[in-house]
Amino acid sequence: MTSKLKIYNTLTNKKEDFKPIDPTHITMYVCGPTVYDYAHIGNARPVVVFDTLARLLRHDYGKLTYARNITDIDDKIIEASKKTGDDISVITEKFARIYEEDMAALNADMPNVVPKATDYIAEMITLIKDLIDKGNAYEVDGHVLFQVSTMKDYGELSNRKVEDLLAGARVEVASYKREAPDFILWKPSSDDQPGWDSPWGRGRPGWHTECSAMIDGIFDGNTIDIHGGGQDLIFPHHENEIAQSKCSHDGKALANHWMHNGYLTVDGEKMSKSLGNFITVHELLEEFRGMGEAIRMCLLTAHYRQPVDFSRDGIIQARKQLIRWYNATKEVEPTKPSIAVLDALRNDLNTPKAIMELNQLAKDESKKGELLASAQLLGLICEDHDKWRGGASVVSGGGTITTSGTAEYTTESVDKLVAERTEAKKEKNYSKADEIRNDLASKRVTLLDHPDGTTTWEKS
RNA sequence: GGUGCGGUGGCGGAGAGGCUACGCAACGGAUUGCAAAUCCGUGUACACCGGUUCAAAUCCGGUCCGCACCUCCA
Repeated sequence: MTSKLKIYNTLTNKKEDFKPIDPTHITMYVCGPTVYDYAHIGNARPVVVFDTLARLLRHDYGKLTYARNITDIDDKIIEASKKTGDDISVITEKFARIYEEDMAALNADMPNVVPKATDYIAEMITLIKDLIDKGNAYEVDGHVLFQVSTMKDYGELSNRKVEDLLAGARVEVASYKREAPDFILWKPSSDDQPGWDSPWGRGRPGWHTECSAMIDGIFDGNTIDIHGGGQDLIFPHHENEIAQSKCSHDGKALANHWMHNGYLTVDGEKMSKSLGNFITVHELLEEFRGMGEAIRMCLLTAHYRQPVDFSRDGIIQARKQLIRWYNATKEVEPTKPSIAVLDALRNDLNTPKAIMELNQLAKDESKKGELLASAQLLGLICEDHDKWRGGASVVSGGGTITTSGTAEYTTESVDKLVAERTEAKKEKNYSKADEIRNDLASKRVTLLDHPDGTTTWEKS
């Protein structure tokens, strides 16, 4: 299948035609999580963005191998293990599982391959040996470092010059480094730290090593079409991956197209663990139960390279739009995605434009099938329509409804009031019916009357 | 200091020389016992100053402001 997909390439800072290496089989690798804690909503952005791209690539080209790694060996994990007393593997397995569940709730499909760093230690050791043999890396006291100045085109991704890096070191340079920008490929582990035997003693890999080794292993040493991740990975992570892979492969490119998503911000500032201004996907899914799709949509309302300022209002807005589309596509069978939506997505994944086109389709009674198929290409309108109809969705869980600053209502007491109101309506006692409606409205419970005389309700 | 991304109506957010998206909110109307949903209709915009052009939100120059990376971070 032909496509006129255009992608902004960080390597050239230009929007370019996407030229697949093999148009019958696209290859993509995206940096995944370090599993030591819950993922925050900012961490979910690349997942949703690249999941959407994966859907488009599968639609346009048929076959895609999409890999997303799990970093399950890292100093942060070691710290977490010290704190909780749990074994490393207990922590990594737990948070890897939660990550997958949370991302699934955002309608993000599992990638085809989900490699774990600890399954690729042997490959990493081979890579490091190779880099030492080729003169790009050196060993000092159990550490192995990549010597940046040995690579002439280092800095091509982030537009950095080695001279500047050599001169402008801001951080204190570790004593074992030959030069300031050198980065760790392998580091020694103490007895209480996890480690693997290597030619340089017992130790563990540096952060960047795994991606190069895994891409090598999964894609047989071939250049891949797309490598993606968040903007903060451009330097040093992706720059260093390029350095490792290119030097090991005699200058062959690691990936042709480098894509980086913008940040999710809070009050205009990047959401990050260190700033403490984060909210986890897990919490958000608790708060907006069953609304994973609205959270997904919220992340797609801005172009992937632009910042998205997180707000609960954004999720509520997205939810309203989704409800409209759900209502419009009841009993509708998906046909084919509309050309307008496809064109928007093929233009550097312009999801806001695509959403606009969905709204256009929603206005046309004859295009409901296209609307459904197009929305599903974006990973939206994928759920049971009944779940989204009316408002039944929000409260289906039951239990206590906490309303800010007012009395608490339970699903039972609301149901009882609704039944009372239904009686009142039958008796044409509308003043009483309205009283109940207003009372519940003040508790942010909205009643919905249906043509058949029944009433459902939702928490707003 | 270097590198990159921005500043669009009340809000979110596309567009990138002429046709001034779209959504949310607001307002008016139809409909509804009242609401909700739906339908019809209305308004307000391109940070600032110059320049190029018949025509600039869009191109060029400058100014101001914001964010990010340069250290672990999606």
